[in-house]
Amino acid sequence: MSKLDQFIDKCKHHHLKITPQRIVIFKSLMNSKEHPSAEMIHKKVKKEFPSISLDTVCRTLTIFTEIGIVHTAEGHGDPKRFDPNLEPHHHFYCLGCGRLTDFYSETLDQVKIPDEIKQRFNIVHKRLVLNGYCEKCIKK
Amino acid sequence: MSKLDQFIDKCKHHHLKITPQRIVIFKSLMNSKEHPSAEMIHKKVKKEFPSISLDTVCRTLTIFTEIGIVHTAEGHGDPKRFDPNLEPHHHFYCLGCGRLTDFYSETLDQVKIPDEIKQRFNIVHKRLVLNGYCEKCIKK
DNA sequence: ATGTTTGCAAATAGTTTGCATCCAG
DNA sequence: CTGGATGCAAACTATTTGCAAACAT
Repeated sequence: MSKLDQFIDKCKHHHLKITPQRIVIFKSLMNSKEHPSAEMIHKKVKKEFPSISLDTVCRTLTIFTEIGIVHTAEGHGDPKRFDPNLEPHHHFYCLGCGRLTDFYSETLDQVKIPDEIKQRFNIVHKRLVLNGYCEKCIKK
Repeated sequence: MSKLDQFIDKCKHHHLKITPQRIVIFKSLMNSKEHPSAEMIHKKVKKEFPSISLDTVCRTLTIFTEIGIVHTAEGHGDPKRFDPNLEPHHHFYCLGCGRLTDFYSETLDQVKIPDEIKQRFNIVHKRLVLNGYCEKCIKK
């Protein structure tokens, strides 16, 4: 079963209509090796589907995230947040309400970063980031 | 030496003037147990310093981030980014240019999440996130 | 047929920039 | 005094929402 067929099944399962816009956005995502923004996707799909609007791309990406076709990377679109806690710690980010919760774990603080990465980049800060839903948002 | 004195030293070291606005923002950050946005800080400091503008808060927070007084949390203010790569992987985020780089490590994939966190939250996704500077941005 | 989806336009949100004034050093 | 910092206004970027028309089922 092709990826596209799997995608169509998933849409049907969630009672989503299979529109040409959704298909073209899906294909673009599957060909992407990057971490595209809505606007980057829009530019790419416009070549194949010139009449598509940026809004449709935004909406479709939100839906795709909800049904697990893509994930969001760091940068959730909400305002920039600052962290005055300079102690080593880790974050849980609630996908429902956006709340960030700190947690601590010496084991996690000590996880090794692959040498290849240490060599290529100047690392200022490391942190385990969990995405999910907090108690309040599970209930809804 | 108090935190405030350390802060003043740090400012001097970076040739930054000690203005009442900067002091009041610094104090507000030190009292914060959260991950405030610029606007949240602005609301808080306005009580103590009513004439302060949101721009000053934004600018000051940017400066504070540069000199290491605060970190940025996930959510860097740039556009929302999507990740079509659903394989377990980790991210390096360049603080200079915003580029996200994937990397893989089975050891990291298997890091244990503290039970306390697993119980409190419904975790969809976990990822190690590194912040730092890529080759290109180091040169600048 | 009918209810979802689309595209447009307008609204909203958050941040940045230019510039004149002000103030810390 | 003097250059950096501030506050205001405007510009800018990214996203969301309301609505009529279009389309998938």
